[in-house]
Amino acid sequence: MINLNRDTVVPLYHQLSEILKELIQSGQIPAGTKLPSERELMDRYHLSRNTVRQAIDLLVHDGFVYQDHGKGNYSIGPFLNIQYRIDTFVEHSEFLRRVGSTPTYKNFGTDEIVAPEEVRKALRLGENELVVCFTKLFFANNEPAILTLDYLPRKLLGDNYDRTGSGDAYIRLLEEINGRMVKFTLSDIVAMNATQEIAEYLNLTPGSSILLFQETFLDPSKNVPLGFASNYYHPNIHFRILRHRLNP
Amino acid sequence: MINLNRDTVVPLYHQLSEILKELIQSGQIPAGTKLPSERELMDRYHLSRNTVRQAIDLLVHDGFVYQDHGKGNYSIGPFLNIQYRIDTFVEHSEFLRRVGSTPTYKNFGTDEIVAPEEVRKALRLGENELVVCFTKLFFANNEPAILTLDYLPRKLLGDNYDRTGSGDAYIRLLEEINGRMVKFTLSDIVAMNATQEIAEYLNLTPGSSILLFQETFLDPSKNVPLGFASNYYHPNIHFRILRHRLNP
DNA sequence: CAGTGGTCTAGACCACTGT
DNA sequence: CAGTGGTCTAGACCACTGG
Repeated sequence: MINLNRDTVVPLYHQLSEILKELIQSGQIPAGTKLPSERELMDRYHLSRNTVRQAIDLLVHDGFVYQDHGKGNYSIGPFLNIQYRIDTFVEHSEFLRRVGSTPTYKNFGTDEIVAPEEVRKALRLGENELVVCFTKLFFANNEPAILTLDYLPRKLLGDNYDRTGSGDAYIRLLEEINGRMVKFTLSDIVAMNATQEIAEYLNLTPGSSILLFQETFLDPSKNVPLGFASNYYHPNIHFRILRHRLNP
Repeated sequence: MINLNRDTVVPLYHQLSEILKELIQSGQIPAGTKLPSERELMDRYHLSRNTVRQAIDLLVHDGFVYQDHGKGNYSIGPFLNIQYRIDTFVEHSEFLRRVGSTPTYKNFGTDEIVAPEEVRKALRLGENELVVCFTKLFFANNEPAILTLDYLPRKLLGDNYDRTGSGDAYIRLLEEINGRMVKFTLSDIVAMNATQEIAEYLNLTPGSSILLFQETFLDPSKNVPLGFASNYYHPNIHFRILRHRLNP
């Protein structure tokens, strides 16, 4: 059994949830099986009840565990594919890390173009305004995972801007340029058939179905668009969301 | 200022989160404004820090508040009214009405089959358990819009169940059978190439890309799966979601 | 430096489930 | 009844932010 490391900055509840998640993902706690009780986990890992519950909360939130009052905490079972909750977002590299892979990325150049219509509308640009488009491909364990086209109005950039798009994190570039936090994206979710070009990037057959997120990055007030990106996801990345019912 | 009621079964953290949420929704804590600090809320409502944090956690999770380490908890502001928002759901007919069309629907029969794997896992059924599958097609202005396969465990239905799946609303059928409200769905979002059969239903070319929502219907505790459905959306139906950023 | 959120402990009592 | 998760308290120390 893996033990906790108390000499690291990683919180104990996070470590415990990773241990339990691994037991679920590896099939050692199959779907429908009861987890050790919270008091048992307290004793076994020398943690307080609250810390154990923080760990379980993470697993519940991520869909690995469900709780039954008076009975116990139960495994929902392993996720077969990469999954992620889409009501939140993080940087692409962090995203790939969170779904359990090692992220890398590669730049595929920088273009100055007239803003495509969806970009122009999202960023409230004028007709024929120029934008800079950074093309990057993110890999998970060296397999292509996400193709991103990040757009920025040309006028916001100086004459000798960083042609690499400031490394892997478009969000941080946005924050640097605009001087405000990026707290939200408004994302349109589209299913599309991979074009020849996209299929080559993602190592797919042209025509196969992929998810495209067209994301408008917003400041904390949700009123000011700061940036726009098109993200093309490899089909083995799955998305999940908890939806709540509106009253009729 | 509203106060807490300590003589009710409603948890204190839930009451506090409702109070704060109302202050945000009504504009009394506008977007970007700092909330009272956690210690201030402790004093004002005579609560422990953990209870205050439980309340804030709810607001963070629901997208009303973001947290900044060392600075404070900030209001994100009231929710905008965005059409097609996928973090909420309504019945299909109501959905089509809300996007501005006239909904109709047609039943395409009822099958008793062994539960497919995704259904079995979602509903926590045993191997080879039978489910009943209701196939329906929803039209928007007489154009095919959503193909739905609604599943129910065979054992929950009597011998002479309604072969029509109780009209257009699978949710209401679920509520009738289980005796509990359907408040949530956990939805997997998948891009897929339309099969020959699906293409015929939706009047598409086979192979064209469509969105599939695989939905597990949950009771209010989010712990009990009540039903499962696969919804295939015609490409002219678009989805949008507001995502908030997680702290790294 | 004081004030903030982030983490953690060691208790307590309750409501719910099964025997 | 004993065992479970659900809620709550009253502390503590840490890391981060800003003046």
